[in-house]
Amino acid sequence: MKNNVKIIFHIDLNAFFCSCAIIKEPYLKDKVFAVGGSSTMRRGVLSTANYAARKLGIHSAMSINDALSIYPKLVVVPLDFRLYRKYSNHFFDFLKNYSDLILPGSIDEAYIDMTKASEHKHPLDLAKEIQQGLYDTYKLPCSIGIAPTLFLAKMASDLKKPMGITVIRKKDIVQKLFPLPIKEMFGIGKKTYPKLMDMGIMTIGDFIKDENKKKILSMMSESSYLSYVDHILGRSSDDIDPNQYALPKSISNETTLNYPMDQFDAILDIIKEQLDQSYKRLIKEEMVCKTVSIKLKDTNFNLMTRSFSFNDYTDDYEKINDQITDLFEKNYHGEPVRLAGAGLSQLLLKKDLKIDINLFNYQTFTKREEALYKKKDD
DNA sequence: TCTGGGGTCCTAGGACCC
DNA sequence: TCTGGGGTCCTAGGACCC
Repeated sequence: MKNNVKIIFHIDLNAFFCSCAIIKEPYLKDKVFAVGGSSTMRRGVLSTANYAARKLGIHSAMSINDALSIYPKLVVVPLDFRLYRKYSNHFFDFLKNYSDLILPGSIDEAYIDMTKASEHKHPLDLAKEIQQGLYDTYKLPCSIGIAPTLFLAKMASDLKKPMGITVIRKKDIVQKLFPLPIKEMFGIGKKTYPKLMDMGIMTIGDFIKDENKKKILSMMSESSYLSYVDHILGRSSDDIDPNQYALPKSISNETTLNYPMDQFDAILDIIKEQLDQSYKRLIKEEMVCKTVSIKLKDTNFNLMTRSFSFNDYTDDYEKINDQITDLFEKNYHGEPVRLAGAGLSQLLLKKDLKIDINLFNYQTFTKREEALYKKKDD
């Protein structure tokens, strides 16, 4: 039997925003602290908490007020995305010393295909070297998962934090994965996990038991179910495409208002501020868009999105702005709003627009149109 | 204790075309 | 006149992740 098992690392920077905060302000090292909140007041939620705070039950997505009621002396550090971007870039540049096949999972995590590098060095030694290197060079602690697929590597890096290294080979799946609570499974979130628990599916091992298949299929599509099963059994993707997230697929901005607002003009102004930020990014990325959308949340937290697609891709500000206005005018009926946003999607690099001088200007064909024209030529 | 902001991917119905 | 199946795109909403 030929051995074509890949060696995938998942590297997760532990409490990344906290690590960055300490780099900037070393006195935080010995504090119980968290990062988050938004611009004004004590409104908002935590993005992350350091391990001392986590021990007290303080965690990300928790409101600042809640956290302070648990521990009044908690230090809350404001977000600093430029700082995170800077150290995230250091992180990815560092990984490039080991492989070209790197897939960002987010600002603070990466999948990296270490198959080639492992021909010369044991994967465990490589992991230790990367972990120590990131800490010594940038004071960034990380956990590393080593496995034959992306999913298993991701699950593995979660098992030992901070500064852990965990291997999950195929033969380890039953022992290391099956006993885990179902909510630990990547992809199972706060909606699905209680439903599974109600069905008596407590662990990942329960999830793939044949006798539970029918029950699970009553609450999720067969394709979702089958893809989870493949993930668990180590049959999912081991392919790292470094370009997968090289370009954004959508650009959006939104903001939560300081108080609910019901004045048409004031809300529209805010939507346009959000649009302007998204538009700036569109231009910076040298892209064009086909779909524009607005987003409103009412005081009961009900979300509404409305979108419109142009026939052609565009980066014409007036056109985009007019459609955003139109969407708002058609869909706003005077109810108080607590969040407003705008976004652009169906993006394409401007240089990839196909220009057909015979028929249209700046027209990119849909696949169907393309097929049609091909037929005519034949 | 009232709950951020930026994304990705999936689903499902309807329009439309062949 | 009535019937079909396949495919793509649009739109809205939802789950999930960090």
